[in-house]
Amino acid sequence: MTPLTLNQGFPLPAEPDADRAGGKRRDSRIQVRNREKILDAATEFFSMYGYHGATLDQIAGKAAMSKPNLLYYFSSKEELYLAVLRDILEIWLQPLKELDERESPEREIGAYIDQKIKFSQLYPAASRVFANEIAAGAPVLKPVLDSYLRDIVKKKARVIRKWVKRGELADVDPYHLIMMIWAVTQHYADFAVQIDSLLGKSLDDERFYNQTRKHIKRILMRGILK
Amino acid sequence: MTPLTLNQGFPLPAEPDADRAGGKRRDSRIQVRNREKILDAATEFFSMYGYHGATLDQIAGKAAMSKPNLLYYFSSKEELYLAVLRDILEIWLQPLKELDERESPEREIGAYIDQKIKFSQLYPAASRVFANEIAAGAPVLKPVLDSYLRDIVKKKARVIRKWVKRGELADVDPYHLIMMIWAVTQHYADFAVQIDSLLGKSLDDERFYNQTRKHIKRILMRGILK
DNA sequence: CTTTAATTTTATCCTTTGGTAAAATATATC
DNA sequence: GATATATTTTACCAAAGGATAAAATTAAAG
Repeated sequence: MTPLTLNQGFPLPAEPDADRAGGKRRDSRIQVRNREKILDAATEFFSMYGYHGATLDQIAGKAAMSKPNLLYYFSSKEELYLAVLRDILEIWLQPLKELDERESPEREIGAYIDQKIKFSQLYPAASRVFANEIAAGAPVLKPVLDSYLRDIVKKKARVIRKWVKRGELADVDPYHLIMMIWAVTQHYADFAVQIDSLLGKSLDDERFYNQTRKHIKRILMRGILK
Repeated sequence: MTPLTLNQGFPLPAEPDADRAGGKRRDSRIQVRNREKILDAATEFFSMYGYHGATLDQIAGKAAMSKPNLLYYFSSKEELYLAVLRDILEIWLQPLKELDERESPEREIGAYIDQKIKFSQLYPAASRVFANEIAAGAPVLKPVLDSYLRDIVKKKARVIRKWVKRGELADVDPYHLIMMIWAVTQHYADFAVQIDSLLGKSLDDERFYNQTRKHIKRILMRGILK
């Protein structure tokens, strides 16, 4: 069966360390380390082969353990996938939350672009997993997009509109602007292979990273500042 | 086994109706119609579930035939996937080829953006299959990116540079500019679900389509024109 | 009509893979 | 060091899914 079906109760944001109450102590040293190893390996393989293409054997192998051992930490493939997405979404959204209307749009949007492109540099695989999930129709993340993301973006759209009203920004649609920034910055992670084919460069190359960052900022800023 | 391995000899561009010479007549009416039905169905499922997630049963079902019957037209899943990608790449690249240095950058780049966003409107599923393939590391398309695409983009980068030298365009890096256009226009196809979550709109909505088109053009053009 | 070639179906195979059971080993606690 | 708990391994299962064989059907040609 192909479609994913779990996605009930995606307790975002970030499900704090809550549950510890239940009596059982999570997170022995080894617990934490193994979960992390698994999540890293999973991110890598999900990004390369997609949810269905990645196998638990691969992931377990990369995390240096057996498949049943992996299943001891995450009771199903879908749960693992969900955990990966949860992690990604958290860091993916963080920068947006920081847009502050009290500062200038130049500074704030500039910083936002910086953070997004940094994310593409630091977590390209995570970015691709996320992109994949969305492109696939967000079978798991849909509810989160419809609630959590929606609210945050709405809030930040208001900030941008305020800048426009204050005359500090050209008359741009806040939503399109945000999506443009997402599109451009993520592109460098999601389409890294294409870029490598064309330029032989990647964001790992610090020179290229900075050139890219500045270039994006220059064009976008010119496009939206008064 | 997860990795794709075919991709030997991807006879691009578009392998014309050549082979007919071999004596056997391809393309009885029914042949053509069925191949098309299969390709359409395949595009849909590959876009939703990725290469590994899509099943031949699903695709065959949607194309109203049995799996072995599908295999009669495309002798393996991988061959089918390749055929899908071949179709996509053709229409994906076409607009870029048309950039003409004898015209003004405003007109040409404007037209290019128009065509790309039109592609996102007309073939969102195809766009996602393509995005997926690239994000996955282009296991099949890599050789094409390294040759065919590379050459075309190089040629068009020269065109853009010419505009810059003529002073008709700000001093932008041609490659980054092209990628920015790709990123932004494709985003509306690849992340359609996200957009729908945020705005309740899609490019199918002609009003939204035009608003998007104009908005993208406005910001980008402002960003790059002198 | 026959005969030949193209198309479709039915039945089947075999590998992969997510998941389970239960035993074995390690770790912690008293 | 004995007991309980946590972790890991080995062996296994059942379902899914890509692919093939061969028979059955349909269409085309003469």
